[in-house]
Amino acid sequence: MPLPSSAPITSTASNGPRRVPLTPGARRALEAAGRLFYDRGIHAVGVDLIAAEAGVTKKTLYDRFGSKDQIVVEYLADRDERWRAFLAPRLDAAHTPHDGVLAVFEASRDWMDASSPRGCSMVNAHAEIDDTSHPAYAIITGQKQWMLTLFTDLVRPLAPASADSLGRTLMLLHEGALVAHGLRIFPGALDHAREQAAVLLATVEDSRATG
Amino acid sequence: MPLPSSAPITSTASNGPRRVPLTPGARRALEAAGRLFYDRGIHAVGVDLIAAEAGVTKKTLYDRFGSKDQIVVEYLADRDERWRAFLAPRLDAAHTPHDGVLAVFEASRDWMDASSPRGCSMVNAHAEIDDTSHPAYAIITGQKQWMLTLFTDLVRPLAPASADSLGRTLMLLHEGALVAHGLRIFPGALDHAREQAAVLLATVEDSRATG
DNA sequence: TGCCAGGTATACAGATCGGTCTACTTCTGT
DNA sequence: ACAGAAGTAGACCGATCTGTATACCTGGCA
Repeated sequence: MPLPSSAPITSTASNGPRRVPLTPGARRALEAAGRLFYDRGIHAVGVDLIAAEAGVTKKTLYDRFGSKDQIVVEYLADRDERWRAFLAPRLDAAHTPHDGVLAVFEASRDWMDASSPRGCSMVNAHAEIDDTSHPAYAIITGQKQWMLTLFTDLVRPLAPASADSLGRTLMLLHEGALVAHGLRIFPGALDHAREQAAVLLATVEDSRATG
Repeated sequence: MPLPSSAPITSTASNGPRRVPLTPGARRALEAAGRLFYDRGIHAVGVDLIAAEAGVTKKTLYDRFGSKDQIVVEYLADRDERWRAFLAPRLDAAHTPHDGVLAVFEASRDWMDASSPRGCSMVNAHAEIDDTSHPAYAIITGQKQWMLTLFTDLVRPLAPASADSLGRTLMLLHEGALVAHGLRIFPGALDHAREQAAVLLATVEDSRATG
C-alpha cells in the first residue's frame, strides 16, 4: 500500500526539536523515563527517580539531556518514532486502501494491548503541557496531523471528492477508540472502531460502484 | 426527550466521593482551582497558587477541603455536575431520539467553545491520575459510563437490537471530537462529529423504514 | 603514554511542594 | 452577651523539586 510522498511513513517525526545522541546510559535513562512518564504522568516523576530506575547518576542525566524538559521531548519523539516504525510494515502489507485503513486500527489495537493500557501518550502529555511554545507541543500535534494526513491519503483513491471528510471521520473514530481504551469505557474499543471504519468504507465503495 | 430511569439526567454524579460544603471562601477557591487545574494541569498547580488566586489563605483551603486531593475531587465533581446541568435542558428540548443525540454533540460544541479549549477535563485529569483507587478516578470513569449509557438509551427506541453497538459508535465519535478539539487536529471537530452522527442515525432510520 | 568521553558517587543549592500551627478578627444567630 | 463558624496573616515543617558542583574511575584510541 504505497503512500503519496506527502506522508512518508518511514520518516521520523522529530525534524523540529533537537535529538540527543543516545549513549548506553542515556538509552537506559530514556527507557526508564518513558515507562515512568507514561505510567504516572510527567509532572509526577522526578529526575531522581528516573536516575535511580535507570541505574544512572543524575549527573549523567544532565550531561546527556541538559534538562528534564529535554527528556520529555526525547520521550515523546521516541514513542512517536517507535509507533510509526510499528505501523509501517503493516501498511506495506496492506494491498488496498480499504485494508490499509483497517491495518491502522489493528496496529493500534495491538500496540495498546502490548504496552499502552493508559491510552495515547501524546494526548496524556498534552494534558500536562499548557505552553504552546514548549518543544514537546510540536511533537504531539505533529503526530496527530500526520495521522490525519495518513487516513486522508489512504482513502483518497477510494473517494477523491470526500477524502477530507472521510479522513476526519476515521480520525475521530480512531482517537475516540484510544481514549475509550485508556479510560476503559468499554472493552474492545479499537476492534469496535475498526468495524465501524469497515462499514464506513463499505458504504463509500458501494456508493462508488453503484453511482 | 424523556429518558429511561436508568439514566436520570438531572442527578448529580458524585454519589461516591464525599462533597464539601461550599462556604464563600471555599467557592472562590474551587473556582480558582478549577481554572488553574484545567489550564495548567493538576500537578503543575500548587495549593499556594490556588489560595493566592482565590484571595484566600491556605488555612481556609485546608479547613474546607482537608487536602489537595479533595480539591481535585471537588473540581472534577463540580465540572461533571455543571456539564450535566448544561446538557439537561437541551435534552429536554429535543423531541425525538435523533434530535436528542444531535443535541449532545451541539451541547459539547457550545461547551467547548465557551470554556474548554484544552479538551475534556476528565480525560486530562485521567492522564495525571494513575491510581485506580484515587477518589477522583470514580468520577472520571463515572462520567464516561454515564455518557455511554446516555447515547445507548437515546438510540434504543430507534434500533433496539443494535442500540449497544450504535451507542458505542456515537461514544467514539464524541470522545474523538473532544480530543480533536483539544489538540486542534482540525477545526470544527464537534460539528463534523455531529454530521457523522446524523448520517449514522439516518442510515439506521432508513433501514428500519425499508426493512 | 596520555587524552578524553562516559561514567559513578555524593554533596549541595535554592525553590517549591503539601500541610500544620498560633494568634487574631468578623459576622451571625440565639 | 456570648458562642461558634468563617475568615485573615504569616510563620513554620520536612520532603521533594530541578539543577550544579567536586572528585574520582574506566576503557578505547591516537
